[in-house]
Amino acid sequence: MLLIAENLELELKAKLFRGFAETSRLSILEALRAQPLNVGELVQITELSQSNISNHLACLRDCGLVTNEQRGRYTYYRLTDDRIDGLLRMAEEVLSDVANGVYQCTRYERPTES
Amino acid sequence: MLLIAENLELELKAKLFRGFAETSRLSILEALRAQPLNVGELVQITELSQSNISNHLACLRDCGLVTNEQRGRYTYYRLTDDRIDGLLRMAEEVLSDVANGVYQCTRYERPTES
DNA sequence: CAAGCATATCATCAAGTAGTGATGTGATGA
DNA sequence: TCATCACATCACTACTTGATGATATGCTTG
Repeated sequence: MLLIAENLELELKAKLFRGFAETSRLSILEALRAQPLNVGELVQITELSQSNISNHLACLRDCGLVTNEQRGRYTYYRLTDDRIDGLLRMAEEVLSDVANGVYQCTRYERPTES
Repeated sequence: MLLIAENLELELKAKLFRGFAETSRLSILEALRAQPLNVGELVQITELSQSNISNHLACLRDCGLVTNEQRGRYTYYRLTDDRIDGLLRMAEEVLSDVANGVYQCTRYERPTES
């Protein structure tokens, strides 16, 4: 049985996508597409709190989507791989076709709207 | 200000990725990569409950990742776009490089392990 | 039209997780 | 070495959401 290996691969893939699947993390990744940035710069650009960013960065770092490099007191982050940019780009392509459908997906969006 | 439009785009993209970001939905999508399937077949393949699958399919359908077609009493589902397969394929590529990092990301995985 | 099958919907519960504020840590420079 | 800056970590809260079981809907065949 390959079930264990298959489940592992499935979980890895889901985990990879989970890195992109939330607006805060996604805005961090989008900011890093252009250039490496330190945490303070990310705070400015994304307008998220420092601890919030730091928490997300820890996850993204652990998941291998970003890597960090110390420069003095600053920690610079960048995307680990060009293909991460490629995934974002391809998502945009799909969105340009499917946007209407995604836009109308309110299932997990406005649960208590009357 | 383009903030509203940017936020909308960001949310759309996050929502798109959210479709892939969970093992149950991902296993549904993986099953559909090969061929269109009805719900019963998906239940057999994924070993998830019928209502669980149906809930996820509703989300995937609303989000435009899958489309459905009635054939008699059966409802067949398929991926809406070849690029969805492309996204999955590219994710596999990234994983082949980043797998170690993703594998070690235990942040949201085993919170109460001693 | 009645019975049965395939699927959808809904309420509910439990687990996961994003955000916050407080605090810890390590580097820098006066 | 002490104050400060940049960032990380942690505990906690509130909200989100995946899974389940029960029920509803809709098609098909006898």
